[in-house]
Amino acid sequence: MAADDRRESILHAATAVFGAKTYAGTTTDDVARAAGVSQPYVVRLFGTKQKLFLAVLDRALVKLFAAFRAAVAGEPAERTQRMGDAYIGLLAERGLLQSLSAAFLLGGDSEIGPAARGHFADVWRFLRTEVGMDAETAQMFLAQGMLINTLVGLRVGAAYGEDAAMTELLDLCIPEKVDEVLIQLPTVGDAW
Amino acid sequence: MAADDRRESILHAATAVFGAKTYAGTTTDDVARAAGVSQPYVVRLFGTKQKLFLAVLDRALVKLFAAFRAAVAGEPAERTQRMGDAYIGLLAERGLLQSLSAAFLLGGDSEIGPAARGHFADVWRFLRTEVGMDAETAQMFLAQGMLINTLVGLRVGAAYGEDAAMTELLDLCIPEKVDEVLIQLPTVGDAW
DNA sequence: GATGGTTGTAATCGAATGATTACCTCACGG
DNA sequence: CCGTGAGGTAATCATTCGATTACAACCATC
Repeated sequence: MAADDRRESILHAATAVFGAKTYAGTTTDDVARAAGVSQPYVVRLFGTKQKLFLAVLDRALVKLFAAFRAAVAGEPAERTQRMGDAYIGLLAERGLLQSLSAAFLLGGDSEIGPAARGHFADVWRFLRTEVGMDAETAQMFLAQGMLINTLVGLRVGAAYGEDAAMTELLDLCIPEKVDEVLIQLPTVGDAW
Repeated sequence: MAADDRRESILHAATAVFGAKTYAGTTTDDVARAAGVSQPYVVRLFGTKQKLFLAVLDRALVKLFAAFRAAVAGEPAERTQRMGDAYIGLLAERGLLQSLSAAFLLGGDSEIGPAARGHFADVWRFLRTEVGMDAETAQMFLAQGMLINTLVGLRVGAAYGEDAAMTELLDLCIPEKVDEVLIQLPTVGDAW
């Protein structure tokens, strides 16, 4: 396989694993196995585990902005609605939003912290300037996103239909689309 | 020192460290050093690192509910406002909200996951039944909380006044109280 | 002043982990 | 055919980490 394709396939696998087990909880061997290559090769392609994680974050943000830009295009009506749907759509790539959540806890890290803050600030500026949201709308939009991330991280899907409280909350957060989304949510039994 | 006091002091230290470095990123030796005891003693008092973390979560939820119940007491007007202030007040204990955030990413863990889901569901039920919030208010309240957790995890305080986007966002999330809160926020340079 | 429980530590162990080294294999151009 | 570079792995290394063991100091109280 060409190195570029291999890189992408490792990044895809790494996204799923980092998202499921957090940064510190993931081993380079976990990623290698998920990608179907040997552990030394992962290290050789990315240098260090930290650089691999930073590459995962960069790739996640590229995909996030692509999804948002597609949602913003077109008529201004219902823009925020479409943006929310786009965010939900990102759940289709296993671990993508979770890897971001994991990074958002690592602000104190000297390498990952600045990258994570920069990415988050980029999102805010995008909402305020490119999308043109007012500050309060943008804040609520982000807040809803962080709540969704929390529910996914908690594997609340496992409680949907079992626990009345969590069912009610998930119905509110993923309006109209719970059924489709539930299928995509990571489950408790996930090996990674 | 009596064992109970020692337990509490270790839990306090562990809260700060788990909050700063996540669950997997924290070592029992980190906690021991922060608490001023030896590493084996931490393990002996709590059994395993996992049980220590679960104890940190239990203690965090006791404090969370205590703060919320105090805010709910009294006249119904401005209740949600007082609850928000109470949440902000929890930032005074270093790592408390972050430790919860760290747990919320570990839903896939066979031990921590159910505990985290249970705690989160407890909060939701509390908001809906004891506080009497309607579903949408409770959802927005939680979402704001998750956004605040994110900002704290990112160490956004480091960017306050430096980055216009982050300054604007922090002003919105911590209305009227940024100055007092900034002092309490963990900084990038924190050893843990 | 022995006895025994409580509070603690030093030393150490086995497993796991990130990284390095040395090597293998195969396609392809000269 | 023969290099030679790209794609990839097995073996291994030094550290780190959670946990265990064995032991020490203190302090009641009979």
